[in-house]
Amino acid sequence: MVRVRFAPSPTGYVHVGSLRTALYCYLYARHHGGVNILRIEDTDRTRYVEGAVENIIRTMEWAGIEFDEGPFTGGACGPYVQSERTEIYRAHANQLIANNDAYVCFCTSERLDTVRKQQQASGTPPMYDRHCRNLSKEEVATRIASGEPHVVRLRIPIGEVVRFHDLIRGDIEFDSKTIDDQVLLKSDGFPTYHLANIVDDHMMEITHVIRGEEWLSSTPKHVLLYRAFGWEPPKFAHLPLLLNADRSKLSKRQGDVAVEDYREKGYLPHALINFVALLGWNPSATEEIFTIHDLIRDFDLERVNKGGAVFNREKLDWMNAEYMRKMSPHELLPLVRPLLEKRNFVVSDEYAERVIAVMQERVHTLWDFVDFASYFYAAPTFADVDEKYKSKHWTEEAKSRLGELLPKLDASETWNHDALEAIIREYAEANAVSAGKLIHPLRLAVTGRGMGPGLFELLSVIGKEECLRRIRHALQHLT
RNA sequence: GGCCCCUUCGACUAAUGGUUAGGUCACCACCCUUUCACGGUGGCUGAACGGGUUCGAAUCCCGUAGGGGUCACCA
Repeated sequence: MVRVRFAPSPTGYVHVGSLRTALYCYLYARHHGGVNILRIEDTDRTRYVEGAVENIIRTMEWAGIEFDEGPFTGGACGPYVQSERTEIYRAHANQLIANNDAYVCFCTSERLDTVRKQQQASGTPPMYDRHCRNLSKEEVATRIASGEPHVVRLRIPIGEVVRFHDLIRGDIEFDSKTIDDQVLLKSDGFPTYHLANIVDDHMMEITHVIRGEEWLSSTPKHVLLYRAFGWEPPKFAHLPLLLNADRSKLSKRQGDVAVEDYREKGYLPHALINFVALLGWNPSATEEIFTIHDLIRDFDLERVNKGGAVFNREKLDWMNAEYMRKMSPHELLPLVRPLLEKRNFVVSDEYAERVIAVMQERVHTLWDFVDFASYFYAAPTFADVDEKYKSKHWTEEAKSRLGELLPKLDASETWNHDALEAIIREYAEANAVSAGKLIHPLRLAVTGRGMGPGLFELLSVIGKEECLRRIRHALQHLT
């Protein structure tokens, strides 16, 4: 039985790289009929952000990633929040000390800093100098009894090569002399990631550890911990990183990294999921659009790439547009509606659906239905009019043509695409001008823009009274 | 700097020793067209470098270079 876990720490937003890790865990679990677990790694009290756990869960729900065990969901291996498991870690740390696989260290952070600075100055690798590695049991006991602050460190064996197999990268080995005597239990009594992670993965019977490549270099410590406990380690799969355009680790400085950012900017969860799924993994090379069911069916850790992948916003935009085009205006409406409200645009559902229908081919995000189509909800102000378009099409001739056309439009009993096209084309023909001579000025008068849906559909959506009002207004005020 | 990982078009990637190195995004051109899009057609651009192994290497091996990650009482 495959059991995987997504183990974020509640420090704020959810990074898109974390989203991809969570996705791969989910896909792997579902593909193999296994169990997907959510575990909150909140052992650093200083970084804890209020509400972050709820945010993680909300974000995962939005993305459609489901968990079979976790906080709120429950399960046989709980609790799934590490801060509720401190006694377990403490007991395990003591076991390690008893077996001489770990030791108590009394070094102060000041001493550690000094040592580190000296090492840096002399060009030696910055590592703990193992000052407390061989204290006598008696000394340790008395110092602890006297209340001296201390941590517990892993006793890394000397002169050994630590080997492990990675599902994505193959066999990897580290010389033990390059591995630090890692702190396992902090002086505040909380475990570090390394201890808590290993204990929990074992107790929760995790079979596959799927995580980012940044964990690769601490994996030998984990392997050593499994051995010290006498436990069978899980299989490891270290995912390639998501990158900025300059190929550094995807960071906040260079754009949006929070899943919440993309949600707020009008991206659909299915599009984001589809997009990040393909960053580092690809099943076919010819298909680009995959439903979650396709992804579950095809996902395979062994096809995950080794190299990092640049997060390419343009392709995300394209993919989001693809998803929006495939939806019906009726399906899109509930997603667009709240955005209209944020802009204080008040329209009926029926009207909004008609706008969505005519805008659907030309949007990249949900916000485009609002901000690129604002003239559907309110008369244009011409404040940000395209001057080039205006000077080309808002000529004296154009204005007089519109003046002549106006009564014909006003006289029309029907106001739909075909009727409007007939009126305008008839006028154009009768006056021996190209239809474009009328269409562009009309578009400008009614929308204030040089781009958008076909003029006849746009006029028909906005409606006769409003269109006539805008044309008259423009003829009088737009110069 | 030590250690570890990585390296196919600008970006995401396919191919698992024999292909004119394929697809998608972006970009360019043309078609469609009232604009912008959509759609269609075509195009541009790629194996980091150097050695091997082999009849044959993007693919296997070694080296070099470049990039990245990591070196906390953070995860």
